This record gives sequence, structure tokens and C-alpha cells, in this order.
Amino acid sequence: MTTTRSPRRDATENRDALLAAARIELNLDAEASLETIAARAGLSRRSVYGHFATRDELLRELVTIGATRIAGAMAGVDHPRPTVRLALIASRLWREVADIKVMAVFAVRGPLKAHTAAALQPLRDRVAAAIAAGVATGELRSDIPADRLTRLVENAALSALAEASRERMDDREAHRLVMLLVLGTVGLGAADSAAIIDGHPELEWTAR
Amino acid sequence: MTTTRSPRRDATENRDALLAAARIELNLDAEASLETIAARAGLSRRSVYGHFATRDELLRELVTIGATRIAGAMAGVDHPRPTVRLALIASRLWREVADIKVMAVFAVRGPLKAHTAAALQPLRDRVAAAIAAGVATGELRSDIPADRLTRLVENAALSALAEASRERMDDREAHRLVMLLVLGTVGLGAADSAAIIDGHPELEWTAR
DNA sequence: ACTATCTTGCACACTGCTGTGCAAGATAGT
DNA sequence: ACTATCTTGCACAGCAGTGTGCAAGATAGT
Repeated sequence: MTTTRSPRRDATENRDALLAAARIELNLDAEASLETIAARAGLSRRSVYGHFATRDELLRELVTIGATRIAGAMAGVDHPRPTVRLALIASRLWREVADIKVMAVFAVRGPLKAHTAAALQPLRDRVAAAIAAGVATGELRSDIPADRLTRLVENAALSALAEASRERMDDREAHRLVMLLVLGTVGLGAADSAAIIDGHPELEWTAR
Repeated sequence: MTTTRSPRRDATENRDALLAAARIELNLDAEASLETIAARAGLSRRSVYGHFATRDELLRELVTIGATRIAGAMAGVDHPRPTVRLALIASRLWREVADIKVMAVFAVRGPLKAHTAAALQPLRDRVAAAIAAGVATGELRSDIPADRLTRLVENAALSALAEASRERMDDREAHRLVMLLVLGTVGLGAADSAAIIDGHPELEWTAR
């Protein structure tokens, strides 16, 4: 017979539990072992292999899910001024990533970076577009090639995340920091950045 | 008898060769094995242990040497304007680190970071001092606490290094990029940063 | 109550590395 | 030429993990 039943309910629950556990555990230690992750999910290491062929497969799925969430959060981000758009992207990003900081940094910089890059492509495209537009209008610096600037902006955001996890920063403050660093990187002075952030209510932090 | 001869000449040569090899090899792959390093030095893995008790000891010594070199390169860096001073520090830093980029990033971010931090303390103090001075005169942003800003500046510099090793960048361009990112981080706009760099001949790149 | 589906524990193979003991051989320095 | 010092190769122990086979037991779904 070829007809396979649909998976048992507890099985899918456990699968989700594993992903959730991985999310938490990898955020504490980016290199957490399967043992650790399974334990947090209330399962044995052995049974992880009932859901994921390899450790790598688990991680990739986790990254994919995260990237999709982020991409989703960017929907509807739009504003005529490229600088504001960038700040808005930074703002939304922070919201999605605040409780995943460590893992996020690892996903982008660690061995999964290739996969992460692919999954985050849409986000990067958005940033690149905003930058290109800003350079065209003269709002943004033109002394650094746009594609390079895109990567540097990304790094700036990561830097803010790293700082936020290093010290346990206030959400509101961290949210502002991400925007400030991004704007600083694309060429705005501190005062201009502050003016933009404070002049646009949609860039304000609102508790979740 | 307790009198020990001084080490044989070839031994000290080999020791140096190991350090040099490590420098090169770790710059290609920050996690290069002792096997690889020894091979590059023309030695066997086994004999590494004749010079260093553990892999870690080798790495630490390497970091210490590098940090000392960098500290040395900062001697005489001084300028009344904190912004220029920061740019100058960035400039000198690049010079010292240009051919060690990968390893430098790893040393600061990887498992050796504690040791690296200690070894680089003088450099950090310099940066912190310049920032404090700049905040006091109003030349630099005051919307981010000085100690945080110090770390962010460091990250900005690392970001430039990372970008420079990612693409194989022109020395002159990379040198400028490090300064631009540092200045951008402390709150200057792109135009102001450029003005500072171009207005001070000591910030120009000179081929080595 | 029956059974396909899941979970578990244990044993094991494997990987890629570090670190050590030892005996044999090479070599610098005198 | 003598000898302390270095280097080497090999074998071995250890570590921390991943991935697998298998048999026994638990459980969801019907």
C-alpha cells in the first residue's frame, strides 16, 4: 500500500516543540547541541531524528521560518523619503528580531549564512532599493557604492543587535539605536537622524 | 645540575616560524588546525608541543604580539580635534591590521575575545578618551552613552575590515572606509566626515 | 482493542580535532 | 666528536559532538 496516514497529532506538536526549543536554546548559545535542544523540548536526542534528517535541516528550517516572518513584517513598509523608509525597515526589523538577537547574528554570520542570505534576499532587496533611491535624490551618501552600502547597513543593524544583547538594553532604546546606526551608516549626521526619527510618529516605539 | 642552556638557535627560529605560520593560516581560516599551521611552518604537529603547551597558548601569544604592535602604532597619535584623532586612530589601525583582517575579526569576536580585549585595552582607552573629549566639545553625538559609543565604533571598524576582506578592496579605499564608518558612527554626516579626511593630509593613504 | 505511529535507550561507528608517551633520528654548538 | 637539545613518527587516549540500527515500550486514533 502506498497511502500513508497523516502524521499523528503529538508528532507534529513535538516537531513544533523542537523548533521552538531550538529557537530558545540557540539564542542562549548559538552552538547548542541537539541534546540540549531536545531536552528543552522534552524529548530525547534520538527522536529528533524522527523529525529532522540532520541537525542542519532543523536549523535551516528555523532560519527559513524566521526569514519568512521578517519578510512578512516588511509588507506595507513604504514612504516617499528613502531615509524614512530605511528607518522604518530598521524599526520593523527590530520588532521581529528583538527576542532572537543572538541567533539572528549567528544566522547571518555563522555557517548558515549562505542559506540565511538566500532567505533574506527580499529584505535585502528592499534595503538596496531604498538606498538606491536615496542616493539618487541626494539624501544619502554617494561616496560608497550602493551595494557595499547595503552590506554595511546590514552590519550596522547587527552591531546594534549585538550591543543590545551585550548589555540588556531597554526595548525603546535599542529600537532607536538600530535606526540611528542605520541612518548614520547611510550618511546622516546624528542631528539629522534624530530629526527624522522624532519627526515621524510611525518610527516611535510602541510596546508590544 | 640546575643550569639550563639557552635554547638552540633553530628552536627559536622554529618557534617564530610557527607564530608566523599561524598568523597566515589563521587569516585564511580562523579555525585552522595545528596540523595545518605546523605544516606551513615546515614542522610536524608533534613538535608544536615542544614550543607551546597548548593550541590556546600559541593563539594567545599571537594575539598578544599583534595587540602590542597595534598599541605601538598608536604612539604619538594626537590631535586637538577629537574627530581628527579618531580618524587618525582608525587610519593607523588599518595599517596594522590590513593583512590580518580575518584573524583580527576572529580575535575580537571569537573565543579569544576576553584575552584580546585585555590586550587591546590601551587602544580602547584611547578611543574612549577621544570620544569623551568630542562629546564634551559638542563635536560628537551625545545621544548615545560614551561607553556604548566606544563599542559601536569598534564594531564599525570591524565591519569595515569584514567588508574589506569580503571584496578584495583597494588599500586606499579600505583605509578611507574605516575612517568614514568610524566618523559616521560617532555622529558625523557623510559630508563632514569627508571634509575632515580630506582636510588633513595626515589622514591620507600612503603606500607602504 | 488493535495497530500504525512515535518515542526511547542503548550500543555503536564515525569525525576531526587536541594532547601525550616514547623511542629513534637529526642537528647545533662547543 | 660528543652531547644536550630538537624534531619526528606512531600509537594511543580523550573529547564532544553527529548520525544509525534495533528492540522494547508508549500512545493516538479508530
